[in-house]
Amino acid sequence: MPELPEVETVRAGLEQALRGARIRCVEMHRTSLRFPLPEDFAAYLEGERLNAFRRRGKYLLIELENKGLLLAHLGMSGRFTVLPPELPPEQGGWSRTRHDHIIFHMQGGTRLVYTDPRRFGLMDLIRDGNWREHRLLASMGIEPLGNAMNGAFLARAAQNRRMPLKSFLLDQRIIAGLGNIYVCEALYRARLSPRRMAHTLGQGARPGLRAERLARAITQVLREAIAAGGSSLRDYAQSNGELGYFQHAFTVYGREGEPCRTKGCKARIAKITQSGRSSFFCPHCQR
DNA sequence: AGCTCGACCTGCACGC
DNA sequence: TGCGTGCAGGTCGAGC
Repeated sequence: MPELPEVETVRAGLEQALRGARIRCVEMHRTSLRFPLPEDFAAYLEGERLNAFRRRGKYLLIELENKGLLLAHLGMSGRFTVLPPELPPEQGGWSRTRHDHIIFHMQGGTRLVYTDPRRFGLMDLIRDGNWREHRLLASMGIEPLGNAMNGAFLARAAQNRRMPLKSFLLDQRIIAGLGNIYVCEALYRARLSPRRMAHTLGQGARPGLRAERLARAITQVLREAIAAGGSSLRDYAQSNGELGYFQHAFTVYGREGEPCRTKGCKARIAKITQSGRSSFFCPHCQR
């Protein structure tokens, strides 16, 4: 269920559990996720050390010692689980079920399991380590928690876009990492309607004001979600099969018909469909 | 060039 | 209980 904060939580958890670990072998139960895996995927990785765990948007980049990078995206339903060295199932050990597609066996017996019921996730090898030119990464937009993120950037990026703000913010070529939930939450905080046309962001009596509000809202929402996700890292590291995903107390997402939480507002949260996805917002507070 | 929409998958909650 | 329907946190790429 990963948007940027969840992927960042996974990244930090993997780093804590597996940095420096060496792959002994890779057990494949699928040759294809969203895309076919490289034919030599398992063989290529065997013997490699995992040097570092990075993130770009919603992608995980796992740095190998000598052979470039392992790229992974969790899609809608992907997750990684770290398991301690094997115990027999009758002693509480783990046993594979049908959506556990890839098992990385580390030296020392720790295992990393990739599970993904819907198989919208992907993995690939970036053999030369030059991830910026990878076809899936080359046209990605800015990191929303990076230095480039501010009102001026948003206003400039939006100025010729004749599309709703919702679609604008979901476009990974502009900002990399936002998904349906955090876009809804950020727009609520910025008091901007998901239906507002993107190019109007910089209009009004004080140009830049709306864009500034939106930039701040995005940054805040993501930071808070990561901070809260971080607190579940212990569960993650215990690897009890639960990722300990951040269960955010969402302010608008999934709250159709419930009261708006803005003080003094009597309106109820509305749900509309925009480019095939649900948007939740307060029709009174968000303009 | 920019935008919308279908397609890719499985599981689950719901109504009949 | 069983079945059909719609929906789900993503995104690529065809087609307008």
